[in-house]
Amino acid sequence: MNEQLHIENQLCFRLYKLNKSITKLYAPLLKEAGLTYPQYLVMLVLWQDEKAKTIKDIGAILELDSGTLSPLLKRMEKLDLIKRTRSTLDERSVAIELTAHGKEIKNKAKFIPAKLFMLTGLTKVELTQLQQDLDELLSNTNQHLK
Amino acid sequence: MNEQLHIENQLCFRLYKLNKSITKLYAPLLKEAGLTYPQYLVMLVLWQDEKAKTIKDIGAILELDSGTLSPLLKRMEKLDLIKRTRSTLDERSVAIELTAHGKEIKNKAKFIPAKLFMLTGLTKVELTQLQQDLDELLSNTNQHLK
DNA sequence: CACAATTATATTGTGCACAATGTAATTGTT
DNA sequence: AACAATTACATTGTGCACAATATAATTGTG
Repeated sequence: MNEQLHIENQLCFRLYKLNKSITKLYAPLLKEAGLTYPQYLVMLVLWQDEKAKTIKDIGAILELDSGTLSPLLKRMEKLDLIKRTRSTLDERSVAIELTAHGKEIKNKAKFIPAKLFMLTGLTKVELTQLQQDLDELLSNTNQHLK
Repeated sequence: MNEQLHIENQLCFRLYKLNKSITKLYAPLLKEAGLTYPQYLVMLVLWQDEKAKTIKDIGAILELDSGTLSPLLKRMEKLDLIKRTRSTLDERSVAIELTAHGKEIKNKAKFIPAKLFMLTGLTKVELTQLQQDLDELLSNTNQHLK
């Protein structure tokens, strides 16, 4: 049989499973903070510097379009995590900022990265190396998109 | 600011983006074969040895439960890729086998892995090493799940 | 200035992914 | 053999992710 088509030889399949596996590791930790994983990513962006960002800004960082972000941010507004405001300067754009509650959650979330690092079982050196490898690969693959 | 909470320092975020990026690389290739990415994974399992497999078998390999597989396989049956048959030996289980059309598609698909390998820009040695690194990490993370 | 092109976001529709729950068949236990 | 437990799968409901399309605001161009 064609060894190249063997599922266990596919890089994509490892990434697919690993992505799911790690998301499941986050789930119980995020649940305490009342967040889903994509919501956590948005919060990370907003916690960065606690200044309002447009949907476009967030989309550029997370590589998500309005088809994903628009309903996601609406749900987050309902959860009192963020506030959405039409910009007065440019009526097309929507500014996203943290609510008081959204800012508070950061205190619960700040221990998550260390907890997750432990669960990976990697050393700091291994983690850094892997991050570099993945960055390089991501740079290659993104080069062929759009 | 807490550097640990910086989004660009998260391993999960790289995996998240990489997974999406690679899936998008597959999209145009799979479209020619009339498959989505998860459908391609199922086909890889069935192409392996062209014998019928239960939904449970497929789920064990892909790490997916019936909530995902049940509707996915129904769609695949509608597309004439597979046939679903209640087992006579054990009426609980459903046997999945390839249709003639499902077998044919393998000829279109067999060039996909090589095409994708090119798009990654990795050398064979780098790919092998990365696969090993990801396997190790997957083994660690899965250890903490269920 | 008129208006074509672009931009920022929203909406619709489809397909996963998964938690929770339901159901019928099978197996284990007494 | 009776029946409790388990197993295999299906269903329901929620939340992404994305392609395609729509809409209104802004910008660019003659």
